[in-house]
Amino acid sequence: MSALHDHTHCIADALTRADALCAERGARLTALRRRVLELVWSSHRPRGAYAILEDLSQQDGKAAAPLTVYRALEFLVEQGLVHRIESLNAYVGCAAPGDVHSGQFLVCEACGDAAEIDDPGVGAAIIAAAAGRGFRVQRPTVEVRGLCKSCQETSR
Amino acid sequence: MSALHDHTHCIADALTRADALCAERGARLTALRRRVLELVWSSHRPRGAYAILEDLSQQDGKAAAPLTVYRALEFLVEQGLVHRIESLNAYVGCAAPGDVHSGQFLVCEACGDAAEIDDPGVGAAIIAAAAGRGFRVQRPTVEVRGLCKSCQETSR
DNA sequence: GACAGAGTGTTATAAAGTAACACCCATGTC
DNA sequence: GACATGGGTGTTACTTTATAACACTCTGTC
Ligand SMILES: [Zn+2]
Ligand SMILES: [Zn+2]
Ligand SMILES: [Zn+2]
Ligand SMILES: [Zn+2]
Repeated sequence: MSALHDHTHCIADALTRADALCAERGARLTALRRRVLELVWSSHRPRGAYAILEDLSQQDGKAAAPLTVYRALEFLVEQGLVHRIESLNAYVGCAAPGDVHSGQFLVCEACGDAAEIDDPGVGAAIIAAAAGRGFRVQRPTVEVRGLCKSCQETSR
Repeated sequence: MSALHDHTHCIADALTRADALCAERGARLTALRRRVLELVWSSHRPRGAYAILEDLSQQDGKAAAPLTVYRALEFLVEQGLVHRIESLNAYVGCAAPGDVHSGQFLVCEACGDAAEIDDPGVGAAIIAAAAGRGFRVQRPTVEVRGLCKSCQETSR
């Protein structure tokens, strides 16, 4: 994700979509959950639960407990508003909530950005590989470590 | 992986291949590292570092520290003898050490088995998806949760 | 206002992983 | 044989990540 974009926009968009989706589903996007979502979206980098916790403490002055954050994150993941990056123990905002998908990520080792791709080819290949072995897919996880375009250019 | 196979064989094979590979590379598969590899291979299920630690204590009577196990696992992963399953914080023996690959796994939610597949289609799809976005792949992670063949049959 | 159920707060604890530093021991060198 | 070297291991303490148990609060419904 380019560093040169109006990220305020990304955040605002994400919150608006979240409001709409939750309203539509009858899910309760409470003040706390909305705030945690906003903090997850504070960048395009995956953020750890404890980093978010610290933000809550420092920016909001509320000394919340870990569970508070974990419960909010659990809700957000269930609603598909946030994905968990397993290989980083961290969370990142979903680029396309609403559609059902499990998330495929290109994680840059240099800048830490996690670009979400929902590549049909990758999805299809996984389904095919699993089907060939009689395996019923429930939740695929794809997390590709490497170097993003701009970091390759920078390091030259 | 079927529960009905001579697993002693799996373990013995794995150790033999590990001996050969390490000898070939000049890597030191010490007694401790070999023992940890054996414990990782004690089943086809991914095992946590602390589970292995407990085995070491109980079976060998040695009250080892966590670091002991983590260091051995680090070596084994570097040598490609063991893979780490990110979504489980656990380790499993590699089915095809020697070839360079990063591991793709079908993880059964019911029995816990992790079947390693190195599906060329999945690998190619990931490379293609990344290339299309200018991303240079270093280490892909594919971990598919679902139900394995035998567990689907059992639950009917 | 009473009620039920979802959400939150609080305290304590478990699980997973790492840092710093000392020691051992095999190997190669003088 | 004495000696330096470097990889491997042991030990202690600690950090980070995640969950359990239980009490309280809010919100909508009757
Ligand atoms: Zn942005
Ligand atoms: Zn998504
Ligand atoms: Zn493998
Ligand atoms: Zn199974």
